[in-house]
Amino acid sequence: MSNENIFYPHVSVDCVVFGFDGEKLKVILIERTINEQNELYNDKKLPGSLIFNEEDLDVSANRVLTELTGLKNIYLSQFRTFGSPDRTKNPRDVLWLENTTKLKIGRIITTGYVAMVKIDRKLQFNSDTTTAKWHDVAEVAKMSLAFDHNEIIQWGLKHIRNQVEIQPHLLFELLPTKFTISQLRTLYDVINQVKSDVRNFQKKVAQMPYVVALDELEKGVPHRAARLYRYKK
Amino acid sequence: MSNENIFYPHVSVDCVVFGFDGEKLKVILIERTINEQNELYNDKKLPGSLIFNEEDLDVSANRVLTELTGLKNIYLSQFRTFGSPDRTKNPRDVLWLENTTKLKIGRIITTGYVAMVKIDRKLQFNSDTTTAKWHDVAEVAKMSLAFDHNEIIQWGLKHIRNQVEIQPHLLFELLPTKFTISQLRTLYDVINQVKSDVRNFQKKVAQMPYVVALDELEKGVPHRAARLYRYKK
DNA sequence: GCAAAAGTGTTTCTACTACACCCATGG
DNA sequence: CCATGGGTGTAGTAGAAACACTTTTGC
Repeated sequence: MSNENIFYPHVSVDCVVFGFDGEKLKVILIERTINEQNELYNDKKLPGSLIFNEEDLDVSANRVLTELTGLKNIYLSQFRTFGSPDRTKNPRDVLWLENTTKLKIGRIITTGYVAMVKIDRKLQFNSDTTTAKWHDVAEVAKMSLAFDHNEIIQWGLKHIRNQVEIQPHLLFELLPTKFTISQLRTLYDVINQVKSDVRNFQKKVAQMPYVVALDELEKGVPHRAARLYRYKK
Repeated sequence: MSNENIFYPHVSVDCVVFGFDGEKLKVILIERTINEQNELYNDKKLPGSLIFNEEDLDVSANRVLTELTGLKNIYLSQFRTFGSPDRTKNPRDVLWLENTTKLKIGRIITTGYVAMVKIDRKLQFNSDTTTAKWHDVAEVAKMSLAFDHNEIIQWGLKHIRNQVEIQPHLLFELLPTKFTISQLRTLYDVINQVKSDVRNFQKKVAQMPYVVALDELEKGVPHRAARLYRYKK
């Protein structure tokens, strides 16, 4: 093995955090401002950062997510590592990296993590320069994000679609504690890219022992109020 | 962001190559010899190595697999990255790394790839010190491999189980060009950890347009010869 | 002729699909 | 009173599971 070919890349984690607003799938992005020849340029990126020495990847993902969004105790699941040498070749990204890290960055290999959280959780920031916000996943797909973050989000989506198929319980991570069957159905349809039949879906839910009906109805809707349910164990 | 915490780990790839001998699931391992205080110690590891500068992860996995096993043009699929700081803490592994790489190794983050190949492909080596051999996956689980390679294999197994469920066509990567339905069923059962009913399985295969019967029977078996089939597109 | 694996049909049960109308509420 | 979404049952179909005996071949 010839040593001159061995490289020491940087390693980072990126978190793709999904939410659901009752209608559409959302993802958390961080605002990024780049000073390019005294022109300020704004765009968005995933919450992510370089890992620390002696820090496990999973631990790093949790730390970074908390630092950049304020979210704590989130279950993050690793889905893929992105290692193309081209992913840090865009001059704008290189500039931003050098400004924020004060390091000479050659190459970054990043590991993607997904999380599914209730959208009503407050996003907080530990620095004034960081702003984390929810964005429509569909809108984001049309935007140009930092690095290869568009691609990372698509892989993340693919991952949660697979995960939800194996563990339907994960859907409830995205719903409020009390939810209607319509909300559950809309979420199910958005994730699986289908259009479920209302009656068949009711039957399906009725057979889920872990979805229990409450003696409580929606309030303030301009139509018949729907019954509320919650997820139990 | 404080720079003193930023680390430059090494990055490697490890390939979990599965095969099937008609009865059991197999995996390729490389013999490793460690000179510990003039005592030679032998154990086994996955084919894997550090990536090169400006080399994409996928490309690296292919290069490493060819270098260590002689296998070319294999479809490798990334499944997970292993980044625990403890994975390179075993003194025996550290010793081996320093002897073979001539580098001072602190930490290695490795990305796992799986492949499924026909077991009759010849394994060749580009150096006398490297020996790649097929091993029973079940036997390997009881052995103590280098680094966290036992764990990597388990994740790889999990990955191919998921993959095969989504794309049953992948099963044929593991079978010889001509195979019997028994072989296909045994493979199916090994991968999915089930025991299929013989008649139901025949029906299932009959409904697979991509499995075509040949006018040819097995030879040299001490019982009624089975019809041969092949996978078509 | 016997050991060993190949091959073959029917019935049952379950899960998914399609489909239309009345109900409750707010404005 | 009307617009909006909530809630309900039945019939048909397709796929999975259970189950036992006869056939072919080598030795």
